[in-house]
Parts: sequence; structure tokens; C-alpha cells
Amino acid sequence: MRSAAEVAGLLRDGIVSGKYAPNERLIELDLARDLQTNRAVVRGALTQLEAQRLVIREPNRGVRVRSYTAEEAAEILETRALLEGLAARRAAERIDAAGEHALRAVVAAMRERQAAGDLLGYSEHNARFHRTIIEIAAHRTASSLLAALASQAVRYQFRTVLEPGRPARSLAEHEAILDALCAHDGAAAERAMRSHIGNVVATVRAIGERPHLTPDMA
Amino acid sequence: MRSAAEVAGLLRDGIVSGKYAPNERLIELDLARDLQTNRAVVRGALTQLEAQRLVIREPNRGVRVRSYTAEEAAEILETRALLEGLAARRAAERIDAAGEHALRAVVAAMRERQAAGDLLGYSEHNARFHRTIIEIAAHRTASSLLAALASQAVRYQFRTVLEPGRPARSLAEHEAILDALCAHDGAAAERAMRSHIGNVVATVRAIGERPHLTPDMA
DNA sequence: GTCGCCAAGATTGTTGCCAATTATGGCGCC
DNA sequence: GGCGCCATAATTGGCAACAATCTTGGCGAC
Repeated sequence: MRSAAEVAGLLRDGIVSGKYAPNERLIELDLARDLQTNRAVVRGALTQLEAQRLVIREPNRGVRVRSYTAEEAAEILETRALLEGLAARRAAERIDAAGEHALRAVVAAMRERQAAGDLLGYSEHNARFHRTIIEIAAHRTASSLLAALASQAVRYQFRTVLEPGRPARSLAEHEAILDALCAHDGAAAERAMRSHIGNVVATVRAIGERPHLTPDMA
Repeated sequence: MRSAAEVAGLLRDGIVSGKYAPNERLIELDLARDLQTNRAVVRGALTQLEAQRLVIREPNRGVRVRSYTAEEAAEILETRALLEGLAARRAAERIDAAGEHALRAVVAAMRERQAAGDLLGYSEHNARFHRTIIEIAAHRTASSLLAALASQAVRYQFRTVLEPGRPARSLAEHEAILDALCAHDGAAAERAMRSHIGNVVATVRAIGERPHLTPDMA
């Protein structure tokens, strides 16, 4: 039987990937059936996601997938910038040939997707780039906080990559991070990562300020 | 009936305050009795604490309170420095007369306890100082991450305040943070907070490097 | 005396059930 | 035709019992 922690992970993936839409109700019995587990485990997983603010629970009314205002999204990304900046610094200090190879491959894939105009594919590789850096950093505390952070859900809700001109700039920012990492320059890597996520924050704020589009139409 | 979230809070307090010692086994039935709830919500609370890495769960063997190596403690504090630095910056931008008054009172109490040689009392007010700043910052994301962080457990396990000379320096560092906050200087507040927690990290590392004392004797 | 096996007790993991609460849909009333 | 009330269904919240697993302590063999 799946543990509550595993089920929480599956649910998180489902929320992040859009399988469960913002504001969608999550019915314990249905989830238990879908994930082949029992209600008790689902309940435990849901309280975990509640603590991580990925879902909202209302007494006797169950949980719904949370949706974020632009201001909240900016807060989340602001925090993520700090934590990933730390990860980038550590990664620059620890990266080896294998890690460098892996990262270069991801960036090459990003460049290719961007050139092909496949924005969602680009977004996928983008996420993988960040995950790889966190892995290389091997900072368990930062890693577990980042995993708990709703930043992936925000990524799904605010598709910054669809903004005109954003993919090209994003690619350049990732290349700057890669360069700093390969040069083993921790301070530069941290700066590049913060600046990159800072630009994402700015884009999210810009999306949020467009008055007539509600965020979850993205 | 208490919710899982509430119970998780109570258990966290118990761990942080030393009511539950590092490596102590936490028996679901006992906790349910002590906290006047049932096993199901205790289980939910424990999975939450497991995700926050405050306890370790081994299958079919229950959960134990986690204990931290100096290296892990340093990682946790390193993360806390970033998040509280962010909170300090925001607090400097938002602080009003009431907040200033509250913070000054806390620091006065710290000064008084330190002069009286009451180190544990000092440590209490110290914790309150940090909590107050986080409150003033009103940054929900950072606040919930900090709440999840095991930094309070670390504080209990590594009693840096008992190190010779540490209380006086600590007091000076807190006064520097207070000054920056009252001057509404966000950058200075962030710098002061990071530097302060950086010194705590250094102290923890020093404690960890003393070979013959295991950390949990503190 | 020590080692290993076995039984009993303790604890966790799972399941099902019932009560309380909320959502849904039909029905009559205006 | 629309609105509100009521019965019913769906869902959550809480509980207890059962099964599986681990731990403990005793007993006998060597």
C-alpha cells in the first residue's frame, strides 16, 4: 500500500501538471480509488498538502485545489529565488563533469525547443534544468522546502513562457546561470539565478495587472 | 475535536520545547490520549511532521524525534538566514509605531535577562524577537516555510546561547537589527539579520567540531 | 554462561462503519 | 416560470476493531 507521503507526492504532481484544476474539489473516495489506496491515506496526504498551502480545506466541505493571486505568486517566487539562489551557489561549488554534461544537455534541449517554437516543451525542460541544479546542490533543507513550495503550481497557473519575448530572454538567463555554474563561480551563479527568477516575478506581476483576464484563464 | 493541523502544532511545540527528546519514540496511542484526540488525527499530524523532517518514520516501527548533526543544523540555519532576511527587509518597509514599540520592548527584556545572567530566559525572548519580525513582515509564504523549518528544534539541540561570550554578541546583533528596522532601512535589516544568523551558524559549527561532546548532550 | 528460538505483548497499518454536515434535486407555492 | 422548502444523496469527520509487523522476555540447547 502507498504511504501518505507517496500519495501526497502523486497529488502534488497532479495539481502541478494541471490534472487537477485550480478550485477543483478533491473527493477523498475518488482519489482513493484512482490512486489505489484507502481514504485514511488520502486524508493524511491532503492534510500535508493543506500545510503546504497547495489545497484549501473547509470544514465538512472537503478540499479544493488552491488558486493563487498574482501577489501570492510573486511572494512564492520571491522565496523560491532565495532558495534556488542558495542551491545555485552550492551547485557551482560542487558540480562535476557529469553534472556539467547533464546541465548542458538540458540547456541544449531548451534551445532547440525554443527555436522550434514549442513553448510547452521548452517549459518542461526549463523545469528539469532547475531540478537538476537542486539535485547537484545536494542541500536537503533547501530541497525539501522547494519541494513543498507551490512554485510549480504557480508555474502552471501563470504561464509566463507564453508572454511575447519571454522565451528568448528566459533562455539567455538560463545560459548565464549555466556559465556561472561551469565556471564554479558560486556568487555569480546565485546572482544569475536570483535575477532570472526576479524576471519571472516581474512577468507574473505584469500578467496579474492586466485587469480583465483572471489568472486561471492562462 | 482537534484538527490534524492543530495537533501537528502541539507536537511541534513539544519537540521544540524538549518535552519530546531527540530519538524518543512517539507512540500514536499515547499521543492520542495525551492530546485528547484519536489515533487517526495523530497519524495525520505525524505524517506532516515527517514531511517537515522533524521526525523520522520507519515502516511498522513508528516515528522517532529526529536529532540533527551539526552539518544539518548549519544547513537549516543557512536557509533560515535567507528567509528571515527576507522577512526583515519586508518588516523594515512595513513597520509602524505599534510594531516598533513591541520590538523595543522585546529587546529591552532581552537586555535585562542577559544582564541578569538568565540565559534561558534570554533565549525565550530571543525567539519572540524573531517571531515578532516575521509577524510584522506579513509574508505568508516565508512565514509558513519558517514555521515548517526545524530551526526551533535545532535551537533546542544546540544551545548556542550557553557558549561563552555568545549572549553579549547576540544582544548586540539584535540591537543592530532593531536599529535597521526602526530606520526603515530594508537592505540594512536584511544584512543585519543574515549576519546575525550567520554567526549562529558559526557557533553551531564550532560546537559540532568539539569531538567528544555529542550534540544532544546540550 | 551464551546463543538462538518461540510465544506473548505492544504498536502500527488497514478497513469498515456510523454520525454529522453539506450538496442536490424534486415538489409545491406564489 | 421562478423561488423556496424538504427529502435524499453525497461527502466528510470520527471511531473502533482487525490484521500485520515488530519487540520483548523466557526457555531450552549447546
